[in-house]
Amino acid sequence: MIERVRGFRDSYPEDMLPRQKMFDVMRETARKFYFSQIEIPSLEYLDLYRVKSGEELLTQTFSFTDKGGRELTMIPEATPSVVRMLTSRKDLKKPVKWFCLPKLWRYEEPQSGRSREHTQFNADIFGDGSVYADAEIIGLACSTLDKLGLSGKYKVRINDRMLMEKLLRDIGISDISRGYSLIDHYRKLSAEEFKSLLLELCEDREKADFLLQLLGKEIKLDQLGSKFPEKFKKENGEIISRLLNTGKLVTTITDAELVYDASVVRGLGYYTGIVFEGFDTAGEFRSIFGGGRYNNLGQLIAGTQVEAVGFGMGDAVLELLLKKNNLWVLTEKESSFGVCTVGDEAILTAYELATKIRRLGYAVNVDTSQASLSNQLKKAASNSLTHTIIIGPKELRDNVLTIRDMNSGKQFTGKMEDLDNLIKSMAS
RNA sequence: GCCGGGUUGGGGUAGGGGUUAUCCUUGGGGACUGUGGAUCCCCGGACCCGGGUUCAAUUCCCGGACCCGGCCCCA
Repeated sequence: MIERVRGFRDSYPEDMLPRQKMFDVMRETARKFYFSQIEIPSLEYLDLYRVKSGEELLTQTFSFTDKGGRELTMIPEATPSVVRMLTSRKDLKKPVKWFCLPKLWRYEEPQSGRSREHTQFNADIFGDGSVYADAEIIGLACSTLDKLGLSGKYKVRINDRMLMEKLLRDIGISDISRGYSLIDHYRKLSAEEFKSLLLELCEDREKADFLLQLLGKEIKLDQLGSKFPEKFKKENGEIISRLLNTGKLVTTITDAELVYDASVVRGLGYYTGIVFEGFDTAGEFRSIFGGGRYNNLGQLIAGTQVEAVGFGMGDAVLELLLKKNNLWVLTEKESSFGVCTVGDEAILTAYELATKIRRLGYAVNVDTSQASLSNQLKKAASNSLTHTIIIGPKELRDNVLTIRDMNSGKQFTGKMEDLDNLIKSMAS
């Protein structure tokens, strides 16, 4: 017996049904925001990720050298591929609104909400540097969760990289990326540890107190202005008011709670403006989605400057959250037909009937087992078919068919010619 | 890569250095070859892998694989 590869999942029908439903909601919602779907390759040159990441990342990918000596990697994230696709087409009318649902791979130890293969809902707006694009991206992420039934079960924390950079410089931190890295660990370190690490890094210890007070607090956006010292506020009024505007715009799209949180900086990425993360309200899981503005990744990858904002939403955490809220069993009852046959002669007619009903848009299963009718009905019931059709010598003789509603047990016999009407009235 | 806890039929479990490895469920069949998911009966199906200790290992020891969770990292 050969086992499944570590960290990978098998998905059986009972999981696929709700999973596909979830992806359907993502696709539908994206289209309602007038995003177009694209598909990205599953393999890219490793160099695509070298551009913006250190060697650290390379140890966390499924990478290999192909027969021609090329260093390839199974994509660990969507954004570089999407940017590559965008920048290699010069004829696209901006803004470009794209989404995709790629599988992604990471070579890491599997743990809760994270396996080595997962699917991510990824959406981006290119060529629009405005606050409207920021808001629309957050709005799309939230609308998707709302549509899945998660309204009120999650919230969004936002921050702005430029604001944080100013804040860090203001307290005398010159190594900004180290500053981000430390802030990113805020929730993992104890208050004392964090404080001493921060003080190591910064020069102005008095002002550092201010940052410490700001961190880890969820601040309602309309109170954001009052949290900053007057001088700082004046110098960075534009960034602050942009954040406020984003929040205001997002409320026209979703009721989701949106708060400012200085500890959200999104790792060591390529973000240049707003950054955001969606969390379950109970704080039980990893982030549901995350994203932000990244206006210089185009420059890094293709030498073309392009304004960009986007998010990624993994299926793993979302699945945990949906399951916790009993939203994972999304077995929608569409009408489905099982054709039971009695006698060999009935099978040909059964196939003809099945084809006709399929053309009407329903799923049909033909039972050719020639088991006893009672067993066929039993099987149909346990396969959750909503209706059965019985075809046997009697029906063939009289040119009729018998349709049975498996929920109510009601049964009708009608002429073969009236099939369409019979089906329609039964399925309704 | 590191740390902790696990692993007995498809799923959930009981047990245990030696005999036919327990029970529930799922699956297959029958009672019932033209009318249902009930009931009863029958059948199939497991000790993760390798090494060690031992007369004997599924059981004890060591290693590995995989699973769950955590760290690192977070795209």
